[in-house]
Amino acid sequence: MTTRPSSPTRDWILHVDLDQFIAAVEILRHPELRGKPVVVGGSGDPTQPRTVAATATYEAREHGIHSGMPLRTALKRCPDAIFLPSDPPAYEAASERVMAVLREFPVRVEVWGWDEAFIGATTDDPEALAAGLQDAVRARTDLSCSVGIGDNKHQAKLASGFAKPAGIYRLTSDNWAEIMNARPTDALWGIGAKTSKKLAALGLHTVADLAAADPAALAGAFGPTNGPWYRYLALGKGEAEVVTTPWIARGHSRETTFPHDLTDKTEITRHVTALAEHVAHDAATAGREVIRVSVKVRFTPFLTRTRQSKLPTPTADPDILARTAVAILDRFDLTRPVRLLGVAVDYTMPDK
DNA sequence: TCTGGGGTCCTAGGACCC
DNA sequence: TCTGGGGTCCTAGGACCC
Repeated sequence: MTTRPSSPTRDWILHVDLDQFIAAVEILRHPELRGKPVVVGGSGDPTQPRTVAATATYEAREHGIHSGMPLRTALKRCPDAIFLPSDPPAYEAASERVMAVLREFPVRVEVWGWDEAFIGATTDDPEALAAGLQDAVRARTDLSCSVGIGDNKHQAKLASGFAKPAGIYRLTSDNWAEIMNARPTDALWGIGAKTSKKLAALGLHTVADLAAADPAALAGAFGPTNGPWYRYLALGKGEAEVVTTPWIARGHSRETTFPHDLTDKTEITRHVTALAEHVAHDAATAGREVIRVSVKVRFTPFLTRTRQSKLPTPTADPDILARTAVAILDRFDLTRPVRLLGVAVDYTMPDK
């Protein structure tokens, strides 16, 4: 029995992160694959070009395979790996079972994608709550999760990363500086490779550097919102409100990377029409109307361009959306081979 | 490692208007 | 007439995240 210093009863944010979620769901469906190198992605055909791994089991990772790697490369690295097609409905179903388990606790649950949730709770023992959540999820779904504990979502999110796999970690304003100050700026949730490099060029290499930086100088370099926000992140601050009402999507999109380039205008137009009709169908199913249509074209080798236009009237009419998308397509210079086409829409938002 | 798909939010610049 | 300044809308692109 370990003893912890007791905490006062107060509000905490927990971040629950399912470990290796997609791979774990696939292993549950195919128990005979446990302990084997498994790669999930695309239609599961590793010879298909321009398809990448959604995830890889630890056994596959030992061969240097990781998510985002082309399946053809993964096959070369591990010819014995088992390749499975991605099955989003199965992951959605598993995710809903997990979220239902979390909601049985006396907490507030904010779903954050398939494999994550933020929990708002009032307790004097957040570690005990975290362990209870882990036990319940494991008992009811056979899935393992890591739990981060923080004063806000940013801290809790980073803490769950430190807790992996299957652990519990507390990162609050009390130990923030001790744990985070020496780390590179891209350890923060919201600062990636590009911004980290730009910060380094300003002499800001660590979280401590960024926390001590001049907000006005950051605003000059990164804009009035982003610049000060980065410093705010470095100080360990972040959103602390858990929203339990379902998220209302801002928009929706469908895109396709073709295994081989398209050059024929008629064929390109046919694909854009189909994508637009698909998006229109999705919008109608969701009971939403569209206010803006965007078309995305990725040319060979990897040059991406977008064009968009606002509709005069919101609609989910497939003919209007398809006609609009095809008209937008005409604004592209289509002399180069095309490897990807996409159609995206912005929805009208309900009045607040 | 020739590089998926689906999202969100921010920024910059041009058009247009007063 | 060689030339303002602010506000708003729209578009294109970028960065980040899962």
